Amino acid sequence: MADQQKMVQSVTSRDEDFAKWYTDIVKKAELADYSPVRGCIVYRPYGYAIWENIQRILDAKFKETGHENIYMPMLIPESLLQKEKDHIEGFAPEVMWVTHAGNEKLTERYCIRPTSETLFCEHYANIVHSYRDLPKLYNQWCSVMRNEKTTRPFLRGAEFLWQEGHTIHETADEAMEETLRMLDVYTRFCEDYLCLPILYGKKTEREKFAGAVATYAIEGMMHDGKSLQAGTTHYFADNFTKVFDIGFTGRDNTKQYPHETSWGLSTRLIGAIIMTHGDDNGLILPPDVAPVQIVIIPVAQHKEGVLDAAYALRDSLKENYRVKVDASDNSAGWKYAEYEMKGVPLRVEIGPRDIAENQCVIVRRDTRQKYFVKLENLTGEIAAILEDYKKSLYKKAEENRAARTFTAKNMEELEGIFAKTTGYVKAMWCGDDNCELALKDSLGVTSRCIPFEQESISDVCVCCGKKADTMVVWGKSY
RNA sequence: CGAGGCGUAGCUCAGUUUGGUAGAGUGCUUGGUUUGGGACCAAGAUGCCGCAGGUUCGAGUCCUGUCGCCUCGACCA
Repeated sequence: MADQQKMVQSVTSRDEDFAKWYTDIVKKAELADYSPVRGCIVYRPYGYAIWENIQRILDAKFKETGHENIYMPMLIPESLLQKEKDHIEGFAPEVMWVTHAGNEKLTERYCIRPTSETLFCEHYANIVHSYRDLPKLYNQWCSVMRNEKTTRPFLRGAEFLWQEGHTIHETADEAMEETLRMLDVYTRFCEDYLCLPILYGKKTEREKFAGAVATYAIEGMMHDGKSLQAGTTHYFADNFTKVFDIGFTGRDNTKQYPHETSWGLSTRLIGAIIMTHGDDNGLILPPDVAPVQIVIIPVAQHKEGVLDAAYALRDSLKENYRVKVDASDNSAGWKYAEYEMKGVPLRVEIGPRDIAENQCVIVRRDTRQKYFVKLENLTGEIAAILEDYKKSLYKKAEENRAARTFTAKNMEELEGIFAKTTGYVKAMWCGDDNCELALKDSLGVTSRCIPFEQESISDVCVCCGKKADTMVVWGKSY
């Protein structure tokens, strides 16, 4: 027990200081390190491997839905970025500029892409001429740079890795359909693979993307009750195509402007996983993206036959799982703590006693429940435990969200809730930006989204008391 | 960018008040004993005291500047 105390003490408790706990986990689980570049982190192999798994699964989903990968330059000429007024206004304060080539000053400076809408538009103008050229369903995996004031590993960085989908369609309906389809792809991915319960819906004008007609978002609730915007999809209508003069000849032989979408999801998802599932012993990873799904710990490994048995176990599992044997000379207890810190879903222990019984011990990371399993039943047992593990991660996160979700009919109720706790509050909104701003100034809460599934909490705005028929979910966000 | 805090060994930090040989714990290396919840013994290595100026016989310590990190705001995936 004394040892366990020591282990627990090495990480700041989650409920004592959530922000500190978060950075402790990032460092101790070897996900990331700070770099010499302001606001930019080193994605260490263990953290990067999570991203690779996210990429692999999502990329397959994008291809299933008809998208192709493409790659654009990382630099954008200033004149190009400036074409769409709202877009440049939104991004200007946070772009980094390239002003010199060698010793010579450039005649036109380039910005390092904060997002690539303008580059895609320029390209579309070159390749879209007829309705027969539409749609184009493109996706790009890359990094982008934004000069963020305050940075935190994975959650907000000056440079971050993401994917940005950019599509262009013949009609507004098709583009809107695509916007909502990708919102659903994101939601399903987060819920089914990352075990993150998702709140999804439309963003208010205040919260929408610079240059978009409509923005939709997926929001996850973190352990501390704050909301994390984990991905967005945007509907642009013909906002950009008009200013970039991307005209095409329609079926009726008239010039028309196509309709666009974009959608992005970033390494911030890794932050969402950490803050949703982790506990005071470290990270807890969803099996589908865990770099190591099963770690095998040989117990009393110096004894005859133990290591051989461990490697035999690995060989029997490696076709179906990402599995690793730790044969280092650290003590077994040290290894238990280490892989719990790293969030490995299952630990399999095998020692002399197990070998005599033709069994092994499975311990799951989330509940620490132990299973004594005969070797011949191992594959089936592991599949069943992992299935239950995923459900249980999701359920736990959902229970936290349910316990922190409230409704408020008026300002007094709203204030009362946020004075006590952090979470989601469903309340009616009249649609006036001033009311939204007032809540932000007074309570520090923002509209997280306008859910598609609307409820009628009352018939007046929670802020101004005027007639209201839109339900908004309010909360504090990262 | 505003307010606050912190930069000393890989990590956590003491030492700064009152200037005088650079410290502890942990980690690391080697050897041995161990191994079912962060083992034990012994020996060893590790520092531009964030950086740049200044004051001083002498600066981790005092002064000026600067950079970085953390927290809280404002801004955003």
